[in-house]
Amino acid sequence: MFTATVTSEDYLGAIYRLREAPETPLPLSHLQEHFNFTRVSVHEMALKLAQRRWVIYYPYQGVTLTAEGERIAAALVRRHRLWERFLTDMLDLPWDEAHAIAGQLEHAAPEAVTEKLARLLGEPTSCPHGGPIPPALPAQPGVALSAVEPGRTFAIVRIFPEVPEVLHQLAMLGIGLHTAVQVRQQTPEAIGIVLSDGREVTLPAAVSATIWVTPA
Amino acid sequence: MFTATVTSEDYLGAIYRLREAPETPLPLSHLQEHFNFTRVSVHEMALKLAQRRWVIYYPYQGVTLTAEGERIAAALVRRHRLWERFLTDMLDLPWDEAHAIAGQLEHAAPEAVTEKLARLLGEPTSCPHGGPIPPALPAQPGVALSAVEPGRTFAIVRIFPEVPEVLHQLAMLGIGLHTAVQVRQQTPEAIGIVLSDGREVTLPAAVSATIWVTPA
DNA sequence: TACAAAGATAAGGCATACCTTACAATTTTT
DNA sequence: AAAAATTGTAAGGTATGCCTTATCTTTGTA
Ligand SMILES: [Mn+2]
Ligand SMILES: [Mn+2]
Ligand SMILES: [Mn+2]
Ligand SMILES: [Mn+2]
Repeated sequence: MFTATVTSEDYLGAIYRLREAPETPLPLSHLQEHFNFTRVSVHEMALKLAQRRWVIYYPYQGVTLTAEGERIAAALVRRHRLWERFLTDMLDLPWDEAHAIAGQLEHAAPEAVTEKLARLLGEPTSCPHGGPIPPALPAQPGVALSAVEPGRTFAIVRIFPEVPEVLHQLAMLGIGLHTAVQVRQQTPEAIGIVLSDGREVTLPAAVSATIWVTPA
Repeated sequence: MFTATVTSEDYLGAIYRLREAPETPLPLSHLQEHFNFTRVSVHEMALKLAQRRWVIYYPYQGVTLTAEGERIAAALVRRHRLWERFLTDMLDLPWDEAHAIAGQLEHAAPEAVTEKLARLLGEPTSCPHGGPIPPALPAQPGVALSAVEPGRTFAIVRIFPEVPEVLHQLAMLGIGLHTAVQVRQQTPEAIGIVLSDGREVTLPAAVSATIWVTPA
């Protein structure tokens, strides 16, 4: 898996806030306008985010967040709005300044700090500007197999969503919960894995994206 | 003048903490060890910091902070240690985590926020690890003429330190407090300025570094 | 259907900040 | 003084994330 940079976090956060609905692709032109970057730069970044499996890019339509992108974005927005509350409620900063500074602080605190901050603030549910604060997400049951780096071994902890064809295919391959998989190759289209009995299997990304794993 | 990046702030902060005394040059090898970067990388950065007038680089000896470098570093360390206090005192974080997270937060809050934070914390004077918290600096009476960018016009607001020869030289040139100077050229060795009567004057960096100005 | 607007893409550039490899200069130690 | 260790410097590379210019493709509208 990859670690989001400050910049890609900001992109994911912007997609999260600017989109009309989770399934409605956000046109790149909206991101361009939001960040005041050029069309070319936004397009470049859209390709990178898609490569990292944080968004799906529909040319001429826009981008939607993947499950992982959604997770990163919601966590960012949660941190942003909690810091805003801290800045206005505890430091008495005007709300415009609070927004700008939260835009920096949002990148600087891990999960544990965020939750302690939330408790200190009394678990607020909205920011000083009325924006909802996304709830703390339940601990992820792992990461998508489609998003891990090659070389290491993982254990399958969940299949989600439960696509019938995928479940059937996995059953045929003898792949189920707790199965150990060693990752050989990872491309945008497919993943190459080795099972514990030595069999080498190639799965399309559409499948590996529904297989959730933890480091074995 | 330049704006310090996260990286250069970290360098200045490290110099501030690792040096033995303000005038004693800190060997680059100490920075190398501290950051775990290569000799070449640290050397590159030392040259850049010197170019931006934040340090003076004495080859084979090390670097010392200029007045401006000192200001940036002290402010950074102040922010670092105040955030540490916040994290341990208000969020109940263990002090090792607090140190690491403060290393991020220290770059994310402007002066105004820092002082509000200090007040909230009760104006502490030391960090959870016993390090002294540098006092808030009195508002700078301007920036060194040696550190401004060419093209703009400035007003002299202070001469510091008051080197007799420099004071004499300036007196001869008819340069004093409130004199307006337009900056033509700025090199590491000297500055070229134009006075309000049209005279063009070149001052060595050693002189321009003692002339403090504000945008006119 | 033709045309204009919007979007995608190719190619080359810039700044920051890190790296390796190789060699030169200086300082310190023997 | 010579050898060893430290420090400096040259040259070329990588990754990120922004830019301009120019061309091509798709979409939507007249
Ligand atoms: Mn941000
Ligand atoms: Mn808000
Ligand atoms: Mn830092
Ligand atoms: Mn400390």
